[in-house]
Amino acid sequence: MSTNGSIPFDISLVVVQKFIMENAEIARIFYEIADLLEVNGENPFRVRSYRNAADVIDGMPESLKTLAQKGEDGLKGIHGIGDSIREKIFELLATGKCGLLEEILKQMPVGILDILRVSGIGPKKAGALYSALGIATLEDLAEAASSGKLRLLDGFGEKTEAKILRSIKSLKAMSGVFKLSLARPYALTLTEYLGKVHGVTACEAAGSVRRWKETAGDIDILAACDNAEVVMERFTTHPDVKDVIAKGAAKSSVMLRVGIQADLRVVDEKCYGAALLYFTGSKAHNVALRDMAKRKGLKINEYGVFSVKGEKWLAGKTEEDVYKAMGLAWIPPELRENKGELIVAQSKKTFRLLEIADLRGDLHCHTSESDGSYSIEDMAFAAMSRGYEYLAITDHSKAVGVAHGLNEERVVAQMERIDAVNAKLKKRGKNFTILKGAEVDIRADGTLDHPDGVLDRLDLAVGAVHSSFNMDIKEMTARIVRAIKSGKIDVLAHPTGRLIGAREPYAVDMEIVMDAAKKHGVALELNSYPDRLDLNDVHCNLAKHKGVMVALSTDSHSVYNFENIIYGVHTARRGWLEKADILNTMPLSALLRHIRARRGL
DNA sequence: GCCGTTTTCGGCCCGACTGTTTTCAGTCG
Repeated sequence: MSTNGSIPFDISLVVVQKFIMENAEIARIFYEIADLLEVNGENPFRVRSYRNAADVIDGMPESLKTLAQKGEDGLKGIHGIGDSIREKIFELLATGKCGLLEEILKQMPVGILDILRVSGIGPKKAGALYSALGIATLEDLAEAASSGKLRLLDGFGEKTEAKILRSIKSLKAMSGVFKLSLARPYALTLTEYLGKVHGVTACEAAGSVRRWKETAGDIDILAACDNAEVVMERFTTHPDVKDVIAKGAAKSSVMLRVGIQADLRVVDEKCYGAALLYFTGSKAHNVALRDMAKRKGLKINEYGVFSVKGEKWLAGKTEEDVYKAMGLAWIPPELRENKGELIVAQSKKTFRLLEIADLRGDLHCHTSESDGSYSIEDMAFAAMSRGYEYLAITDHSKAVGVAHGLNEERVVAQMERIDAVNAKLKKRGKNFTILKGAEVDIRADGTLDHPDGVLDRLDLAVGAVHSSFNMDIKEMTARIVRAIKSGKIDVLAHPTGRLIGAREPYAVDMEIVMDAAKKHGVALELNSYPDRLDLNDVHCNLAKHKGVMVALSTDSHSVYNFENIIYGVHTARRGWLEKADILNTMPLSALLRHIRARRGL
């Protein structure tokens, strides 16, 4: 059964599994195994299998631990996970360890993984560095590069040394991953600039920015032009460019001053669609698409779709053409992750995901009464100018002291002010309603920070965790479930508490939370603040599968924050959410009916 | 190591650029 030095694992141990591992952790271990095997010169297809399994696990809405509870069959039938990797998942769940990884690490230091992050160093070079010079950490590598030892090795020269030193420096300065809200504006600036270059007929951002992934490693730009040289020249001399990494006739890469890499591809107008599809990715989507093409006797690359016999060009001018030639509906970029979109596209005419125009209001915002910057009226007019029908004012409760949280008296006073403003709006003939809400703190014991009497008088109660983030998963899950079971909250805000790149999500079992939310009719928020995006795309998809409504909100603290809804909308689309899955696509009357019914009124 | 409309063996996506070579391996997306 077990090969290549992995410790034989007794599947009967599954019975006593401790369930200590989340999907992300298991995926990370398989990524590490793939990288290390590759450095070790293993069979590339074996390497790919581990990496592919990690991709699959990373994007799964169900947790492996839950599936494993169903016994040995619980993990069967997951595409990309066969007998060997399934066995290792059970082992990880039961023991928290992976014998194979431990075996590999006996022969190879863990620092190799850092070395692989250096630009220009792949598995082959990392392996050569380790076996020839014993280089095992970033520090070793920096030392060897600056002292000129690297150029003694075959395949390494002066330029490589300099490049390695530059890359180590920028790796240390940056985590290497940028929030979408940082990458996207740069992508838009560059595409607008290049779009104006004479002869450019189309130019747009591709890659993870176009797929609206929450973080981007770099910016990919595609342009159609018959004079690539001019476009490349303009690109590499843009004032935001710090370094030119590569410059060719079809492809160039630059490092921007802000520290993010941008790549430009220039193609002929005739194959713009094929190239756009190709460079939008994801990689997993492309691989699956090519595989599908092959089975149909076609070949697909960035230049178009070709018949294998005779290499006849069939399509490529637009993405629609390419998908059509494959017998598929056009797939929205947000779905291109090889998570079933290709199968659905075979039987669909069009995908109907959530659109920003479907939204009727916002259900989470703050005023200057707590930690916001504007008045009730200011926030209401900002929401109105977006075409909304309603806005819930949800200031913090007293437990959130740093945010000047409101006590019972202040909430009651605020409700009276909202009534007065609503009356004024009605008098002026505005078809707009401010909902009386609160973001009530869920205390460490799961009780709520406003008395029931206050919560019952609100139009909308949003519950949220703001403290004691370090509880273990059992305590935190019980805390949140208790708040849901109280029957006093209508929405659970930012359900995992994460801040992208700054704070890990707290330990919480989202499946248990969602089951409770479903039972008690509580919606889970997708907080659109670009640092949060919480629920994330995978959790949105889980909510859809479990039939839990999602409240799409901005958590605006200023009149300008309502713009952030765009990040939430596209995250929801990445989770396959449609209009009917979102609470605030309901018109006001339906929303109020829904909340009353939930409260049993 | 995984998978199957080529189904239990044999294949697994593909092209551009760089730095090192002197025709190409390695890296990257």
